Amino acid sequence: DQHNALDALSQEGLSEEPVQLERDTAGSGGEAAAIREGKGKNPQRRSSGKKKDGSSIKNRKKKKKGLDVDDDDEEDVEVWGRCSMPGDENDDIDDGEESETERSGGGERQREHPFIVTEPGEVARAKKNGLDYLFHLYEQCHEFLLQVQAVAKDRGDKCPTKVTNLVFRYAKKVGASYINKPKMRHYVHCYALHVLDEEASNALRRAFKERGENVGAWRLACYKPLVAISAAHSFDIDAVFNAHPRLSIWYVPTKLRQLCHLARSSSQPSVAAATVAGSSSGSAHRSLGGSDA
Amino acid sequence: DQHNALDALSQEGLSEEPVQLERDTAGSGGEAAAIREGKGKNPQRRSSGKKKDGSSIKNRKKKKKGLDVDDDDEEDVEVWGRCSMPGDENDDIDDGEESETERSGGGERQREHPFIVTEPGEVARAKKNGLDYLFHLYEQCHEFLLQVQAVAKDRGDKCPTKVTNLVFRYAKKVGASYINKPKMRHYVHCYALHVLDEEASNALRRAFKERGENVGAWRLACYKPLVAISAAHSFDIDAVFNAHPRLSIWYVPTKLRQLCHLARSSSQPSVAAATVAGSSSGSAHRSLGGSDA
DNA sequence: AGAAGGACCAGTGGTCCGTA
DNA sequence: AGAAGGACCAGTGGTCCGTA
Repeated sequence: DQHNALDALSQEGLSEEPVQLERDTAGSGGEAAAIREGKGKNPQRRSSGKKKDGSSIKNRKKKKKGLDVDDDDEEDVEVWGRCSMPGDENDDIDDGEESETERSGGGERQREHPFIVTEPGEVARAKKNGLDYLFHLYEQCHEFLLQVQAVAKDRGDKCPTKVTNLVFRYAKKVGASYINKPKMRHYVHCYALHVLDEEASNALRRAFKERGENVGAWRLACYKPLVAISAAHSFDIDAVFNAHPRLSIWYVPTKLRQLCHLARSSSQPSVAAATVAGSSSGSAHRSLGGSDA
Repeated sequence: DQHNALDALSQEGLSEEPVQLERDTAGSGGEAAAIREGKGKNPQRRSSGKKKDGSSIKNRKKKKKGLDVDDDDEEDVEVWGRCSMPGDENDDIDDGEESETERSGGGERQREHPFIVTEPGEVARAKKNGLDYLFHLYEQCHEFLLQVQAVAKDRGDKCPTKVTNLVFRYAKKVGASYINKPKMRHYVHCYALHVLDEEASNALRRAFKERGENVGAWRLACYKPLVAISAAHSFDIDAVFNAHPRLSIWYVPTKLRQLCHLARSSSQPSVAAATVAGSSSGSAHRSLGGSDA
């Protein structure tokens, strides 16, 4: 029905058209519009429909609020890379069998193109996304957080300091459907390295690209230099994140924290020994494997 | 079976005996003991048993951790008030019909004595608790938080900055069964006033005691001076809380935040008008009533 | 009636695993 | 095979309301 151009915008170098959602209700309501919840979009959110047993036993009165901005603001996204990227030819990017019209037409359940390891400044081709684009997503989330914070402050609501579910929901609402929580959490530490030591990050990217490694391998390799950086702050990775304004809005990934902790106890055998003897810790030896390895 | 002296300790001026829980396992496990979860205590936590439909469909692997300290440390609680309180007679406090032995004997489901409005330094009698005791509970929570934080840091876990569920659980575990979340949240703003302007807080207590007001009335009266204090920080009550080390560990109560927000929009009619015209807020006019009034 | 707190609920952080 | 993300789950913040 409505031109669901949403998914098409996830394309690198294809977001020419400004995002416009739910234009219809803009300017209609004022206070009411700002507070109203669903607006009819996403009617079946939280549709698990299996855990809860039908009726909600007690109908407590709960005022729900929701953020729900009217996004008249064209979401000044101004295609990423357009400023910093070389090679700006916009057409022959889509060289596969799936044509542009084909994509925006059907309901084929699009996903983002997978990432590949690119050098700084390099544009990914052939249905791939590059790492500059990945990092740009983090900057976008930061902007979304700022907007969410502004609304919260204005309304006197509790103001998030981190990129929370609320921010991801907001991103969806303003049309950034290509941003989602699992993805952003997955690569946070890669972004952290990029922010904390861009030189090292760039070198790692070049090395892994040259070796033909895949994204997963590069991602894993990002842990080590971060642990090294944390060493200068006695392995307190939270302190490292919090000290940097662009990082402080991101939760420290569990595995990174564990690695730093492990490195700390390994680097201080006396402390580790005393700790075990005193039975106050030892948790550094928990498995760090799991599906993330 | 075991002397469940837990509840008895909630008595003001009765906590002579040091808290000792689960002594048996102390010193046995070291690392294992520090990580182990339930230790058999509180077997049926989260016993709602109505919402979830029996089997948990997918048996995902989830490593649960838990804090679970071995509390050999006698929980240096050193009865509150014993230092600052006048009138230290310990015996005729219990002048009701329920005797000391009667209380610790049966399974009568004890609760804390209700609070009454007391002057600073005044000891409550006749099965009542005073406000100095109330405020002392907040200090205790702070100590518990410090301990939880120490353990978390030592284990490399995520470290809470606020009094969270984890802290309340810890309090229970080390025997402070008289601390619970609803109570602490209920009176946070009263404690805030005590911390931010002890003079004003004391004056309010004296006034309300003299007038014979009940605790609920006093509690409600605590909001107003706090809003006034927030005014000096442009009604940013979060900033006020965060600026004070003893307050920053407490979540700002919803109603207090709403009242400050309301006061802000009332104090700046031009801003409020512009805001309504521009349809970006107006939420200040939400109901502040509810069951808290 | 006034008050303490067990227990509930909506929405969170975290990430698994069915999907493509 | 490698990767993106819908959807799930355990435990959170918040506080209602059955209890005493």
